[in-house]
Amino acid sequence: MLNYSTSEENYIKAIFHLQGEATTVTTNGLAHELSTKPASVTDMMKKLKTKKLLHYRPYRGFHLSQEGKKVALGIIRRHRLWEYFLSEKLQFTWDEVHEVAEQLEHVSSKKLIDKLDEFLGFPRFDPHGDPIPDRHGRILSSRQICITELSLNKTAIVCNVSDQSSEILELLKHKNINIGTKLEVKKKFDFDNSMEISAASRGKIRQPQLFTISEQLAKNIFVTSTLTPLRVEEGKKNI
Amino acid sequence: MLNYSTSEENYIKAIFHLQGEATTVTTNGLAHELSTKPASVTDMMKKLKTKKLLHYRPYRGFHLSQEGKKVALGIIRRHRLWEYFLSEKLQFTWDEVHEVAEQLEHVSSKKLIDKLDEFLGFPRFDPHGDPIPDRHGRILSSRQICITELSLNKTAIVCNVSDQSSEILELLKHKNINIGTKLEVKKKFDFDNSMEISAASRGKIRQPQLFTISEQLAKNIFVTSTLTPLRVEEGKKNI
DNA sequence: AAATATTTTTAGACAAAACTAAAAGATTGT
DNA sequence: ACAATCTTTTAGTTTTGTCTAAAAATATTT
Ligand SMILES: [Mn+2]
Ligand SMILES: [Mn+2]
Ligand SMILES: [Mn+2]
Ligand SMILES: [Mn+2]
Repeated sequence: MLNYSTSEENYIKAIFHLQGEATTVTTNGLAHELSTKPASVTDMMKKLKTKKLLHYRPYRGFHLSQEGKKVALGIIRRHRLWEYFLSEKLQFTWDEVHEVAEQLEHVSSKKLIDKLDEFLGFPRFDPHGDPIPDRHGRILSSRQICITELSLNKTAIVCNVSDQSSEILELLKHKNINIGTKLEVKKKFDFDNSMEISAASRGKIRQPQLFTISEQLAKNIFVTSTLTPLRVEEGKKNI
Repeated sequence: MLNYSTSEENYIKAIFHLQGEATTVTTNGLAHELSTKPASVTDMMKKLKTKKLLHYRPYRGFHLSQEGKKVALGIIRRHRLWEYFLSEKLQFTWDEVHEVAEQLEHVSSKKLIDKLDEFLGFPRFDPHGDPIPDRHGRILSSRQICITELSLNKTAIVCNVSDQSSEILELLKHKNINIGTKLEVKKKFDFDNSMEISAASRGKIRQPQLFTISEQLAKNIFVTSTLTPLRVEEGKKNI
């Protein structure tokens, strides 16, 4: 596998995150995601096209090629392993890991990452609950859904919080909600889309508590059903 | 402390390594050290001068300012802590750590490095026996000397091997010599400058063995006297 | 189907970091 | 002292990645 510049890698990763299943990504969308200008995106798309990392027809948008996805998964693997390391070994908090991992992910050494993976005990989820691709680019899909979509009285486990600001961290800490917390939605109020949930922190043998969650907060909490088994999602062709 | 580009950092570090106590470094010398061209060095020296990291008079050479030395020691700290991490935690061999550390050293996060230092147990020497500056830029001098300069029958400890090729590693492994090995020079032969040494591997309770060392090999082995106490060498003004 | 608005691409410029070739400064040998 | 040599700097390009402004293509309204 060839090496790519930090800039190229950031574009590849951003395209991967924007393109869901087979959607095509737009110039403006990517420019916005990367806080850059559309003209810069067009330049880079031409370059990545000649490197066969994506399919691109002028004015028609673009999406990653099979090779491009493989590269993206490699970058995501590095990013999430470093986040796990920072959180688990260096006691970084949840909201501090991303910024540093953004730098560490660009250090290119296959051996470094595979040894780090081993050292960490082959973790499968990063501190935000996102799955970590394995050394072959295989990634588990935790079939995440937002709690706004969760049916009433169905038990689920918090696996992701999309907004990673310290403000949300503070709020969740206060309500005793964490990655791994089991919860159920007990009631939904149509007036302001707030909801009442019962939650029991992982490991603690304690009576589940009732909390009210605002619409803004609910939109940022993602859960995975306790029943859904994990399935392989990306890199299927490479198993 | 400001942030510097990877390129600037590599220049600063190279100047630090070239300038001994108060020597002035030359354009050609630095160009050679960095495998670049003299013209590129001149350009960068102008830039680093405006940033007050070095003293530079055209045609007269340059040396790091107090601030420049502080920056250099920060880079060296990061480099050597990562080397220790790779060797100690990820089981990298001696000769593999440098190349990866060369990339990791440019990740700029004070917290990352201080937490890493703590996680590693505040190690004082990297896998090559070079001292690691502490968080204030203080560094221990191990007063290293080459075994070619060691007097006969004086016990010393291997603390550094300047050539880090896998060839020398293989040779030393075969002769059972490592960082930490106690040795004495028993005889020197003027004909080919080879020498006979007795060495006992660290930790192992075993009869010291006699080995013949060629001049080329001897030149690359550095030791520290078992009696010399460590002293603070750099960053004296900042304690 | 035009007219209008939006999105995307092109053209031209710039900064960082490198290079080559030529000019200028410093050093050395006679 | 001065010519020859070596070192260093300057001038002018190159590559990568960014930007602004203008032009072209596509999408939306009327
Ligand atoms: Mn992240
Ligand atoms: Mn990044
Ligand atoms: Mn090194
Ligand atoms: Mn470096």
